[in-house]
Amino acid sequence: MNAIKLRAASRAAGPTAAQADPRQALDRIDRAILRQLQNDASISNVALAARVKLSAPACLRRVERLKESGLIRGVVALIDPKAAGAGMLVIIGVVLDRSTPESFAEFEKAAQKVPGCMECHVVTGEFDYFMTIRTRDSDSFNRLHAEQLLYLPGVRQIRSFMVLKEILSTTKFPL
Amino acid sequence: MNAIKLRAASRAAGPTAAQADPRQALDRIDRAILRQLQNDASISNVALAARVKLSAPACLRRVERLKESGLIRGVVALIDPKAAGAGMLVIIGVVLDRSTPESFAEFEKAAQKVPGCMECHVVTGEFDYFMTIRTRDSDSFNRLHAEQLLYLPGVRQIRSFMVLKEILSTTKFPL
DNA sequence: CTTGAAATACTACTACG
DNA sequence: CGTAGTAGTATTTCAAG
Repeated sequence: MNAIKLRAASRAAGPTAAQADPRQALDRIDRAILRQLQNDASISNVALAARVKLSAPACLRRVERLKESGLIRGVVALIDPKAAGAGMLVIIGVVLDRSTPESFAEFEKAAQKVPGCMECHVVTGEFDYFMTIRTRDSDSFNRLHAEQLLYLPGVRQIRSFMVLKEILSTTKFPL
Repeated sequence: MNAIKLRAASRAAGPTAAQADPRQALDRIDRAILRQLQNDASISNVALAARVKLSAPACLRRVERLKESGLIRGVVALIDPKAAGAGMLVIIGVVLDRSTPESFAEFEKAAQKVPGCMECHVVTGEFDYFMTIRTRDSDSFNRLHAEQLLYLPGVRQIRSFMVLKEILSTTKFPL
């Protein structure tokens, strides 16, 4: 009951001069494999092969190719945040003082080091950045807010949206 | 085939006065396992056991227990959005018409069905909900916006923040 | 209650057709 | 892509701290 393994083989140039397209021609079976692995990657390769109606070696070859190509970025365990003591989620909108490349670069470098920071994105609109941060409770968030967020470089304003209820949080999207 | 047996977690009074904390007494080895599996869950159990300095069966039992307890919610493959044709990310703030339980429930039910919706959360502040949506490009987002988002039940206002650059996006947090 | 060692069953993996 | 064979692993059983 273990995840599918990858023997990092070196088969750079494909058999038939693969396309320059980053996503290389996903057929129906590849998509079925990806859908399954997005839901549960802990199934054995033989079970996966049966599900997509393929022989085990052929299935394994496809999975390896999908990992090699970078389409599968990795296989990871998802931890329940609450059970792990990070049950609070906060979404933060950030406005910087100045809109210079240096200012952005400096902020981004520091933002990634904020403990519990799950996401950080440059956005259009009234904010420069949106960040999502996981922390234990409101006390620990207040501490984080006072000791770290307010001292992020070049920050003019921080607006916090505390998450009251997580309706949906998924890592998989339609293929 | 691999029927995992559950030893009903009746180990309240652990070895050294465990915390009453809902996260049940993760010792150093459990945390090491979780840290590893958050980074890469595709390694074999023997490799994991060696890394945490445990025998293979003992390690496997711990992993099973962590899955049973729900602390490991699942093991999944992470797909590269861009390579899979969902390279655009949009964060959406939603304000509802009325703040009634029915209104919230109806919206939540519909929001989860929006294709590409990755996250949806109730938040404090000037919005009722934040959603993040993955889609192919601005065209497909405009279509989604015009055909689905504007018709979500009970919506008064939708404000879209398009993500220009993804600085950080992770599924793992410190333990 | 947990660990570790040995034995079995299954799987990944590597040929080759 | 599929079949067959080998090597390695997961998984159970059992004994012991």
